[in-house]
Amino acid sequence: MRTNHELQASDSPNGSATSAGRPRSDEAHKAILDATLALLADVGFSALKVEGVASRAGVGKATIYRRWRSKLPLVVEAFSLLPALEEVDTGDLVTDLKKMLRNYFELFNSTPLGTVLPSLAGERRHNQALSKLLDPVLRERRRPLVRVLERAVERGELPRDLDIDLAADLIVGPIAVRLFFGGGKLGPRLIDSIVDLALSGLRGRS
Amino acid sequence: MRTNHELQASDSPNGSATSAGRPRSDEAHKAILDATLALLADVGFSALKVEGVASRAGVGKATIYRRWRSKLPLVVEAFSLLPALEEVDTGDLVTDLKKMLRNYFELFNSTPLGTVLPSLAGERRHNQALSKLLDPVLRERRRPLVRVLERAVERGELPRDLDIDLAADLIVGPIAVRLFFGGGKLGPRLIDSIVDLALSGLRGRS
Amino acid sequence: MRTNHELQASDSPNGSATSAGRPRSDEAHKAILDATLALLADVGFSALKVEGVASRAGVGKATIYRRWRSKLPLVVEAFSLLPALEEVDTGDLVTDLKKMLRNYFELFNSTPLGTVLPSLAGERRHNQALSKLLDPVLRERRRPLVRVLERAVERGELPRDLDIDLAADLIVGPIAVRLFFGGGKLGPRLIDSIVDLALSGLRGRS
Amino acid sequence: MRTNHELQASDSPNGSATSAGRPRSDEAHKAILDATLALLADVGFSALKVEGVASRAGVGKATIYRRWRSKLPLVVEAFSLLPALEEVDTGDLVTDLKKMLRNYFELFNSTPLGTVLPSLAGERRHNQALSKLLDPVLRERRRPLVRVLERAVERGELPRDLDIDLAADLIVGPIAVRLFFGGGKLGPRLIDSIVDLALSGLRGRS
DNA sequence: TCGTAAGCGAGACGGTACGTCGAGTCTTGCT
DNA sequence: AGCAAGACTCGACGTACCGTCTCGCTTACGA
Repeated sequence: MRTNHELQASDSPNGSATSAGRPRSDEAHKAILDATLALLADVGFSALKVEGVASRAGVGKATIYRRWRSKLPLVVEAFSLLPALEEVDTGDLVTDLKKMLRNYFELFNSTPLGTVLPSLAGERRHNQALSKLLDPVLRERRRPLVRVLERAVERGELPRDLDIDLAADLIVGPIAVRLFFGGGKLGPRLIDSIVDLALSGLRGRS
Repeated sequence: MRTNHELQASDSPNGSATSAGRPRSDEAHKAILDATLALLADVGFSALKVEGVASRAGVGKATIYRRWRSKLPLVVEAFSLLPALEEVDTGDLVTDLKKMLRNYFELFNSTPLGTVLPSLAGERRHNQALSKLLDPVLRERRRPLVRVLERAVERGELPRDLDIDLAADLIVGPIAVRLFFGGGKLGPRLIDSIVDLALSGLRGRS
Repeated sequence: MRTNHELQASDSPNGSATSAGRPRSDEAHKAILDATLALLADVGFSALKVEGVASRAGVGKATIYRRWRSKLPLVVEAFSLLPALEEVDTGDLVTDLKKMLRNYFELFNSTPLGTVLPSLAGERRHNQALSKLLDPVLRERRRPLVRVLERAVERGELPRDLDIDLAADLIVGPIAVRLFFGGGKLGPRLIDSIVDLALSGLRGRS
Repeated sequence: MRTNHELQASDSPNGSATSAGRPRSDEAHKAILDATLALLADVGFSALKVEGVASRAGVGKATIYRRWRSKLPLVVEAFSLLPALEEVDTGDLVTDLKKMLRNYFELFNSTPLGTVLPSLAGERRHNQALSKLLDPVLRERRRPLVRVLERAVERGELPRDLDIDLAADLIVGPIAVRLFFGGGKLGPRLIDSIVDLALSGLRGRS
């Protein structure tokens, strides 16, 4: 289900008329996105060549540029197809967070997510256009985490005056740091520690 | 004081002899690094052109390539010259952290740090060579934070069994997240909140 | 009519199929050759820059290198388009030769021939590849002169045992010498003298 | 014996004062010229690199540029050191010419002459500076041939009204043609034919 | 059932930057 | 001062992609 219409640079016949001529091939569309993800994972954003995508997808370059104005929105759309945090609601904050983050962690191993995300994020600052496309996608992907925290506030598990965005950052922060800067390896056990530490604070709890 | 010898791609005769021939110009060296930082700040990593650096530094391209094998190690060395966390030691953890992070935050506004760091970090995954050059630099830049935390453990302000690396990630995490993903803006007040939240945890303290 | 297929470095699909993709532009092809000739005349072979040809032809460098492996075959092909000796057949050897050479002499003034020819010839010795391309072209350009001499032999105007190649060299020699080494200027009157002298010999005739 | 002062770009103290400082090394001078000739023979004029000359001569580049303003006068001077036509005077024109040209022909096999001469000649047209340096050298090298012809005129072997320059061109022409354009190989026998043909004319004599 | 309009793979197009190389100049420390 | 060495600026080299533009097809629709 594609909803992100800004991603398409296309002058596609989204009006009423069903348009004349040969319709665009969904097959090609999918092949392009798959190739993009595969190459992003292999070589990263800046070494990704549109010609490489085309040849890997068995597609002409024009077929790519007909759908995406440049390699940027193409990459963003490919990225947006990667799975995001999946909401978990057991009624217990600690359980929810640990389950969600463990699931998410699995995605880093099973999808190009771990390599694509830093590539795009690193480019965001220098590329207003990318930022405009990417930011809503990123915001959306965080939503499940924000909702879990909001529910915890409602249940009284967390203080009413908590800055939810900041709270989310605190939880996600250590993962991001290790993703971007290397440092110690991630793992299910570490993820539990992160959640515990974020909830109780460095000073530890009574 | 440059210590990071791996950054130089040069085959320079760093043995004992002063080497024959005209020595490399320190002036040019500095001009190149300055130009690199200036351009990084202006246009970012991927839009940085070596030719741009050369012309801005008033230097021939060969002079750049004689010292750095490509734009990557050049940028890494330029980056490593940017100021890092500056250690503060007042005897009180909260004060130390807040001062350090506030100082650090200033650097994001007064240097290209905020733009260079994500660029490099985003590339790290796809570029083993970059990773090799960059990782020690990154590790070194974290060191002041680690030391502050270690002192706090010794003073008893933090639990003895604390995972210091993880603790550092928790503190730095929210800053990294906003740096890479956008989200809410940073500011001195927010930095205080980060420190308080990290120390006491999301649940708040007694 | 281009027949000299070796001149094209291209891997063009000259088989049977019309080949896929956009066909190469004849317009660009011509513009490149024209620019090459113009620049050869202006600045000569060794000062001719491929970038200069490209910009003068309003063409990207790649478009040149797609067709010719280097500036050398480019220049050879451009050269091969210049007019050559034009055969004249009046039935009288002296008349034929004088007309042909006078016509040829005009070409030195009206085309880049006089500058291009020495440039290429001077390079021939050091450049096997050039030699391979150039020699057949040069041979072909001499042919009209050889044929005129052959006809004269058949008519009995010249001895049957004459070494035709050497005879051609004798006639063309003085022109070449002045072309390459400077010396006295050429002119229609001088050309007549050359023909007379070559036919009758230095000792003069009875 | 160097006499060609224009060839030296040097500001050498050719006045009265014996100049202060270390005198220029004649050894280096000779090594440079030798290296130049060797490289000219190997790779030709346009592929000759000053750095190549320097390293082959075991000399710094500055030592070359201190003596010759650029690679051009260097090459010209090296060329001017090559042996030229050597005058022969037996009292018989045919004998003189055949001996001289046969000697000269030997030089093509035993020196870089055959490769250097076309290179320089081919450049002459596009390089006024080269032309200025080279032309007197070329003129001088022809002198023996001119003198032989003049003597033959005086002896009555050749007509009084003969255009001596043109006569020289006629004799030298076929050699030049084969040197520059390839064609049939040269050899002692062919040289005799050239002389005979030039003296008696293509039509043959009574 | 057929024309027509758009999509298709392929690849050439004008550009721009790459990383290399050589020209001719300059700067070391040594002779 | 000259010397060997080698770094300096400059500018062209030949390559690789960018995003656009034809080619000669193929494919669906609507007349």
